[in-house]
Amino acid sequence: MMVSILKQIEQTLLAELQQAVVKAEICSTEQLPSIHLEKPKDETHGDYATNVAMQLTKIARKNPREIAQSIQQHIDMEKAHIKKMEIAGPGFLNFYMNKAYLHQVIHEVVEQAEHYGRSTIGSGKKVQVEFVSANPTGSLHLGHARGAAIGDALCNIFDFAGFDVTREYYVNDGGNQMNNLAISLEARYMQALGMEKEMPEDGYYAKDIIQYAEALKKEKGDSLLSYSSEDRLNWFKTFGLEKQLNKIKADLHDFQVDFDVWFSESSLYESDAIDEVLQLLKQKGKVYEEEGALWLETMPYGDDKNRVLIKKDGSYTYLTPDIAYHKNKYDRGFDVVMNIWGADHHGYINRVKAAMSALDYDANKLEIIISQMVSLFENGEKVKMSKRTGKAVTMQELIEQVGVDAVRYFFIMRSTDSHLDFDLDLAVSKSNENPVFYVQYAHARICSILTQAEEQGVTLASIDEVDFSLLDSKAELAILNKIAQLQHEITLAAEQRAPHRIVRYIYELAGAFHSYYKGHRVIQEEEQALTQARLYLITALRTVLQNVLKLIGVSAPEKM
RNA sequence: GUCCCAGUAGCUCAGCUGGAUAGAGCAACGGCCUUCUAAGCCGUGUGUCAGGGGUUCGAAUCCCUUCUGGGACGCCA
Repeated sequence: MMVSILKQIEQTLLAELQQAVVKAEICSTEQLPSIHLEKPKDETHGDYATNVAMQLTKIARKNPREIAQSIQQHIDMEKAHIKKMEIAGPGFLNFYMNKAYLHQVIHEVVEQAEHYGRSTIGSGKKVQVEFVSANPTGSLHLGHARGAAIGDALCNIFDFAGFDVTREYYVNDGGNQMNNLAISLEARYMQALGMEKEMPEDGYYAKDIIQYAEALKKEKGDSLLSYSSEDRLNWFKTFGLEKQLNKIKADLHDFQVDFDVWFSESSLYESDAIDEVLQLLKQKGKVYEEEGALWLETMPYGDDKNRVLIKKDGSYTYLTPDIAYHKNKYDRGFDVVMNIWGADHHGYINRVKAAMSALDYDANKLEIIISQMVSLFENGEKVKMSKRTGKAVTMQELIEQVGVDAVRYFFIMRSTDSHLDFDLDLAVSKSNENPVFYVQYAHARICSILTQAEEQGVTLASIDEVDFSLLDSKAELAILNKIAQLQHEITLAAEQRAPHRIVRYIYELAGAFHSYYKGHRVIQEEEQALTQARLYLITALRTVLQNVLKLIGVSAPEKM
């Protein structure tokens, strides 16, 4: 993977700055602070700025503007592609770049096509992201949908940034919730047969359970009643798990989220992995017995209190198989073990990390991303939901109502640790208020221009024959600059685990195009050279839009 | 009571590993369709960055503290 043009330019500028500081005898090479180049928010402050003169005030014992001046005198402007430089404010050095290099980016995009923007920052490190992992006892709801959108986008970004990514779903098919599912199903089945049967207190009240029961009645009549109650419960357990898991898989697939690994909790029981991890903890002296239960000492590792592993009744807590599971993840050799959890699980973070520390694993490898709560708004009012009555908006319903594109875009648009207000009316509105359409529309418009060019018999010349220096308007340079930033944006999004950065990026890119579109005509009979340059520009832009939309899982329609 | 997240423009949010005059969308108001899609563009203004201390040449950003909203604090999963 080649280093992007922008990176080369920045590195050149940095190197030039470093040697200028030394040459100006402000400080020695050893004393040289790490020079930070920033992109000023205000474009009148140039393309790049550095605060190095301010950083050097203590070493040089001069005022920053003076330092900046002597640095400035030792910079080779031509070598560093600088058009103009200024000392500003308290001592910033502002650089106005000679933008000719930006035209090169079109070559890059055309050559690299769907790979344009990839980076190698991940250097093949193995990242495992476990997300969604909803219990197979019901439908996926809003919170899961957000986790799915974030997780999938993050995985795509990691992949694009050069990591080796594994998507994993942990199927909680081993705990007590499966008994509840079975009992709930049994109750609904009996009710369907007209029998008096109460739902369990902590049962699952969702509609789909009732539907399964109705279907069973049609298919099997009352034949299941002849089973022993134990056999019947086991039967319902197996049946329910299969139904629910398949439903979840299908729903996620519809949401265009597919996992590499479906890891079964019960497989940990079958492989004795849980016993093994318990033995290991015992050997390490990290467990003790108290009040008939077995406890793990998590407090030495930052937890508020120690945690029970084996209850008084002999069964495991939820934590126990989870420790075995996370040990298993570590043992698979991942460099980063990442979990995306809903906000209601944040209290669980310290526990699992502490358990990993107790096993002498590096707890820093385990990263937990908390996806905050989602509130649904319709007609300006918050939609009320209740688990108890099964009145919750499912992911499937949401997709049906607003479409995959809008759901994914909206869920990724905000930073993961912000509560999210999902405005249903906005998500379906076909107007400029709706950011999804704004971005997709930019793509559709470009496609439309390219189609028209084709219809008018304008064919793309060979790229070497095109004079890109004709792309010199402010709007054109702004687009090129934005395109050149892609690799950097991907890197930041990956490093900061912040998929929403990508959404902002593409929104701004779309905006740069819409603005350009208004003031510049691409196809012009009288200006063939310019037409060629602009056709290449929008072709490159289309590629970037497609690449980024793909990362967030939103389609790039050719017509709207 | 302890812990986590949030508090930035009328609304929804970005900016938070310290930098220059704190940004965007929406809403409001005013313009722009004989030319590649008006699902678009251009313009107008808005802030005690929740409050109070502190660190710093410099704080929305870091530290302490108070307040408000949400969540978590099980031998549930």
